[in-house]
Parts: sequence; structure tokens; C-alpha cells
Amino acid sequence: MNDLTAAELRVLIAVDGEGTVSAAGARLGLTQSAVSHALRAAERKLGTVLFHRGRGGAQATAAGEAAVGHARHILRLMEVMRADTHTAARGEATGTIRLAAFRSAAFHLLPRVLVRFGQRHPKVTVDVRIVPDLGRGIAGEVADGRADVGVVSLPVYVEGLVCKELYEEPYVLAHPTGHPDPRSLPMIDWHENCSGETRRWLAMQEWIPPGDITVEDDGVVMSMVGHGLGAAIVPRLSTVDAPPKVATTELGDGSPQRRVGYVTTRELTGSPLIRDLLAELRTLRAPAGT
Amino acid sequence: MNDLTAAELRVLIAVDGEGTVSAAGARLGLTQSAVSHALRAAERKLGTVLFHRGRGGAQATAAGEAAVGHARHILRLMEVMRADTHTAARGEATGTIRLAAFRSAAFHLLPRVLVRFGQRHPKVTVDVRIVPDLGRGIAGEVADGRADVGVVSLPVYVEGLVCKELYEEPYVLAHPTGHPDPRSLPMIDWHENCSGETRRWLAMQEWIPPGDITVEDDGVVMSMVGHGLGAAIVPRLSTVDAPPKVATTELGDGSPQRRVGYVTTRELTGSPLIRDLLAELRTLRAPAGT
DNA sequence: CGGAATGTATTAAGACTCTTCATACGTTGC
DNA sequence: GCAACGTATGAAGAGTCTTAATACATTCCG
Repeated sequence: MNDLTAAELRVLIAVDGEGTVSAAGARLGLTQSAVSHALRAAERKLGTVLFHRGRGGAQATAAGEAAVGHARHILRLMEVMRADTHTAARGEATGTIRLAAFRSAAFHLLPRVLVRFGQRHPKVTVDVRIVPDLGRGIAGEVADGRADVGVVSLPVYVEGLVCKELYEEPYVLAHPTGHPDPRSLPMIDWHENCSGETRRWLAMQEWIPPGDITVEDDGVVMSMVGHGLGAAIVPRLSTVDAPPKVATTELGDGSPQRRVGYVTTRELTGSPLIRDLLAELRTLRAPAGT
Repeated sequence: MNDLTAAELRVLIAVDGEGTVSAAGARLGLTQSAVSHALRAAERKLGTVLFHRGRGGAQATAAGEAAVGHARHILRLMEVMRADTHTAARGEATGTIRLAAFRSAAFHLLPRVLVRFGQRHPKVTVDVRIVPDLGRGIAGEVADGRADVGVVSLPVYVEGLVCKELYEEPYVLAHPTGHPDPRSLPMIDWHENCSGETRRWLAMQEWIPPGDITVEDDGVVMSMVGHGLGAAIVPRLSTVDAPPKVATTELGDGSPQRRVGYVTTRELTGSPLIRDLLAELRTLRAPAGT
């Protein structure tokens, strides 16, 4: 008379995602009525209104938001449980791990890791998603249960996650090759650069960046630099495999550093498969370029 | 036809803990038969044998061990989900409070307060801004709506604010350690010291300060004293965690006193969250150093 | 060997729960 | 006032969980 069923948890997630009870029903292959009943049952069991419903659909309350986040985690753990019991029984790991990472990590860091992990666990699918590390960003994806492990820039400001630093790398100046005075070029900024680390460093320099273009993706930043639109301060990793015509200059002593690490949830560290992936990530103490 | 129910997860844990199906039934208030059925259902759903059963009871297989570990986490998450939805629904404790304070309060007074407040309201962000208490100063920030609550030196000359004294502390003389005659040193003054209180006291002494350096930040004042540039009269709170080589001397009876309090607007005292923060501030009747 | 003790498995029936169909209710826009 | 769109509800059928009763398997021991 008390526990939410898995079906109810899925209903919560679907209603939150679709915004209406009817659409959630379609997504789940259920009737609108079934979803309405399930939602009501969930609210009765938790003793709280989870969604305000009306003409415009269903909108999560604060309690609903919290419930949906937990629902994702619980369902995910059930999947992991299934995968892990299979592994323990048959001896070969199966299942899926969802990994969220910023672009340059996905391109230049993860391949090496995932090749080795894949050799050890041929039946395991790793689902890599590139997520801009803005706002709650990658850590938010993990905290909200949309990813199992995140590769992030530290520090992380999201509560309740397990987090470990992997390595540190300097920011460098990327500029068009052969330019006589890179510092006179307009600065191309990058959304994920908001970390304050580089801002603070820039503020300390007698080097007022002349113009300001702002771009979301560091790959686009590098492309723009390659086309001569300006210079940019990016983590060294972003300059790996940069377009031709892009040169990099070290910023010298006291240059800002970017710290890269991983995050996951405490529960998932109980899974041997996740643990093995984390162990493989931990071999990543030096960036690819060095 | 697929998901394990919460009841089944509890059965797994109980059987693992008790070692027999029957005992697990007793612990859960169920029949042996019910537990046997549930166990079998769980094994069918996971497609794996979880316990070897026989005369000697039930012994978990490797897969069973894995499943039980996950089961505990899942049930725990369900509890947390229940708790979190409740606090989200009732507590409403979410959002941001903007706090303005002078430097030494932010460093030495607020941490204790905010730790406790943060434990009570984990979803609330407190935004602390350090504001020099000059001119209309911190009270002005609150009056102008740029902060919700201010920690200030009293008295406050801004109209229309709610204001309460928290505690009183003496001004002390900070000087380089081991100096034979601190009173011969040049005085380092501090913008926020304009309060008149110390001026009046100085005027009453036969101690005309030889030189005058003026600095905005009391942290800088302490640093200068540490480097031997002079002595300064500062509130005792400013000397907490002062650099090495800084000594303090009480000014004795009749020494000027600094009164510390908070200010906010009448409207904000209607918010339960603000009220709770003010209540927490009111526990601050003694400064950290004493 | 045979019976008592201890433990699990199975079957069938009742209670309970979930899903569906059909329909009612409430807003919004015209 | 009516159509469009969304949710809520009541009753019935399908499905699931729990139980009592009983069967089966193993071990201990005389």
C-alpha cells in the first residue's frame, strides 16, 4: 500500500518529459486514463501533489521535480542491477553505461579509455553524449539521472556526487599561425570558459582583450581562430587536432589551469562495471598531447 | 512482466540476511510460501539463479550477492525520494538569499552560521557579497534592494530598515610583534573606521598618531601591520587569523567598542526563510575569537 | 532402514491492483 | 454556445500477490 512501482516511476518521468498526461501515455504505450490513475496513485503514496494539471498539461511542482530526479536514478539502478546479476552469473559483463563529457574529452581523452574498456567488456555498450558544461552542465546530467558518469571540469558545484580529479592542464593561447602580435587580436570567448579561472587571470594581465565574440563550442572556437577571426584562451586539450593555421602559445608561469575529473553517484560506485570504467578513467592522469 | 517490485527487493535482502526463506518470511511478516514465490519471481525476472536453496537454507550465488547490494541501494533511494518530495513540498526552501557583509564578518562570523543554515535548507543558495562599509555602505545595499540581509557595524543611518544588534566587541591595537613602543609607530587607518567612535577615543588620548596611511580593506591593514609598516586600531574580529608577526594589545578600560548587527527590510521579514536566517544570525552573540 | 526434523516447492483460491473503455468535467478560443 | 483539447472518474476484466494446505527433499540419528 506504500511503495511506488517501477511503472509509476516511468509514468512520472514520461509526464515530466512530455508535459501532458496524454502524451506520456502515448510514449509509454498506455492510455491517458492509465497514466492519470498511475500519477494519482503515486501522489497518494507519496502524500504530495507532484504535478499541477490543467488545460495546459501537467507541470511538475517542486516536489515533482525532486521525485522525477529520484525516479530516474531508481530505474537506472534497476537496469544496472539486471546487468550486474547477469555478469555475475555468466561471467561476462553486459548492459549499457551512459557517459557524458565535454567535447574535447569525448574526442581526445575517451577513445583510448573506451578501447581498453571495450576489449575487457565486449558485450557492454558505452553511450557517450557530448554535453556543454554550462550551468549545472555535465554534473547536472549525472545528478538528474540522465547519465551514469560525467567527465567534467572541476570544481563541481552540484551536491551529492562522487567526484575525483584526474589531471590538471594549462590554458594556452590559440592564435592564427604567423601573426606578428597575437595579443592585438580580438578575443574569441567560449561559453564554458565562465569558470572564473581564466577571467581572473585575464583581469590580472595588462592585456585588455579588444573585441569579444562568444561561441558555445570550443571546436568552433578553434575553427574561427584557424580562419583568422581572432585568438582564444582554451584548455590545451581543446587544441589537439586543431585546424591547420592554428598555433598555440603557452601562457607561462602563473597561467590558469583547468582541472579535469569525473563525477558519478554514490550508488553507482557499487556496480563492478562502473567501478571498472572509473579505474580505467583514472589511468588518464596525463592529457593526450603531452 | 519484467520489473522487480519493492516487495521482492525486500525479500532478497531478508533472505540474504536471515539465511533461510522461512526466517525471512518471519522477519517480513509473510509466509514462507510468499517468500518462496517472491524469490522465484525475482529470479525469473532477472533470468538468473540468485540463491541456492536446500536443506541448509538459502545461500546467495554471486549473482545473488550483486542483486542484494543493488536492492539495498534501490530501497534506500526510494526512502530518500519520499523524504525529498516531502521537504520540497512543505519546506518550499529553495531559491537564493543575498547577504552583504564586511570582510571580517564574511570570513570569521558567517561560515558557522551558513553551515547550519545550509544543513537546514540544502536547496537554498546563499550569495555572500563582501561590501566595504563606507558611505551608505552595506545598509545602502539592502535599502537599494541589492542585498536581502546585511551584516553591519551599528549604528545605521539609513531610514526604513529593520535593524538589530548582535554583539559588541572592543577595538584593539594591532602592531608588529616585539616592537618596543607600538605607540611610536605610524598609524594605519582604515576607511571603514570613520565611525567616529575610534576618532573620539583617539582625540581623548595624549597620543597623537605620527603618520597616516589609509587603506580600504581591513585585511590589507593587517597585512601591512605584519610587514612592520605601522600599527592600527581595528575591531578585534579583524585580528582573527591575522598574519604572523601581528600582535594585539587591548586598549583597556574605556576603549572604543564596535557594535555589530544585521539589517534587512520590513517586507523580507515576512519570508520564513529570511526569518530563519535571521534567527541563526541571532545566535552570533559572541565573536568567533572569544 | 525408517521416521522425525527442518527446509523449500507447488497448487488453487481469494484479495488486491492495474489497465481499459466509455464518459464526464473544466478551460480556452472563436 | 460550441468545438478543441486536456484531465478525471467509475466499473469491469485481466493480471498479480498472498495464503493455506500439502508435497517434496535432505539430514540426523537410533
